[in-house]
Amino acid sequence: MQDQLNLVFAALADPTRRAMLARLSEGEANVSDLAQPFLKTMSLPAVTKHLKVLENAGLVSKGRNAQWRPCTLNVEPLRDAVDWMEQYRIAWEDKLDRLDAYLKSKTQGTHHGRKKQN
Amino acid sequence: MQDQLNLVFAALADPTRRAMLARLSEGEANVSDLAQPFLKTMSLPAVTKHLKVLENAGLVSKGRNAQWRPCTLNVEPLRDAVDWMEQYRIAWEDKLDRLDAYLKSKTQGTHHGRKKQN
DNA sequence: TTTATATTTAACCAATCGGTTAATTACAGA
DNA sequence: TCTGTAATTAACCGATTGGTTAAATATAAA
Repeated sequence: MQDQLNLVFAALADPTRRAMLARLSEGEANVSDLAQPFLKTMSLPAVTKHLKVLENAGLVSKGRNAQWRPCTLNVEPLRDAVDWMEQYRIAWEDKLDRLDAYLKSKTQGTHHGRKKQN
Repeated sequence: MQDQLNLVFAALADPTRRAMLARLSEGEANVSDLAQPFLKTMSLPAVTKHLKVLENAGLVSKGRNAQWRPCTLNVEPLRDAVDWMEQYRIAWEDKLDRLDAYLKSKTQGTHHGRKKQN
């Protein structure tokens, strides 16, 4: 589904949502767990909405446990995003590698290592 | 810049813009070249706006040649997007690999090959 | 200087986004 | 059944998005 790809990229385009995914990559979390870091800057309903965006993109699944809603990371839709990038990887890889080589030559050992993908 | 990452993902969240990047991955193109596939469905100013989004994300550079504006793909900002994915790759990779194995077992030889990244 | 082509800008519009507050629903437990 | 906690829904709001048409700008060429 092409539409899914739109939703996934759009979901990733917000730092709050990326942070939520980062948190979920460390394991299951309830809505209030996910909300906690953001309650200084936004309300709980705002968090619920962000979560909804992630759910609609298929990136998060919500379970039920009493009054809690344990959320888990759902990795399949990222496949679409990865695939899209793969599709043009050959064309881009050369440029990226050249950039890498350039950066390495500039910063020498201080540049954090980046593996060649092949 | 975190903000750049927002712009890059947001830019990728639209199929018209992804198609433009795909076209540009094959080489330089003028605005009208880029617009051509879409003029059945939208106006030229709409294309100009999409191009602006790509420029603001740093993904496209526009040159000048007489009345033409030759556009080129600018790959560096994709680095941010790749980096973000890399950051959680370890946590996700296992799940992706397990999904891969599952899909392979389901579809056997018909599944298009997907290299293990390591 | 006029004309033709390439592209952008301005002004506008409806829909979506990211947030709010207030009210509501879902449960567990005393 | 009442209370407290977890989470969602509803109604609203201003800003942004993705499109439009009409006008303006940039440049080459007759």
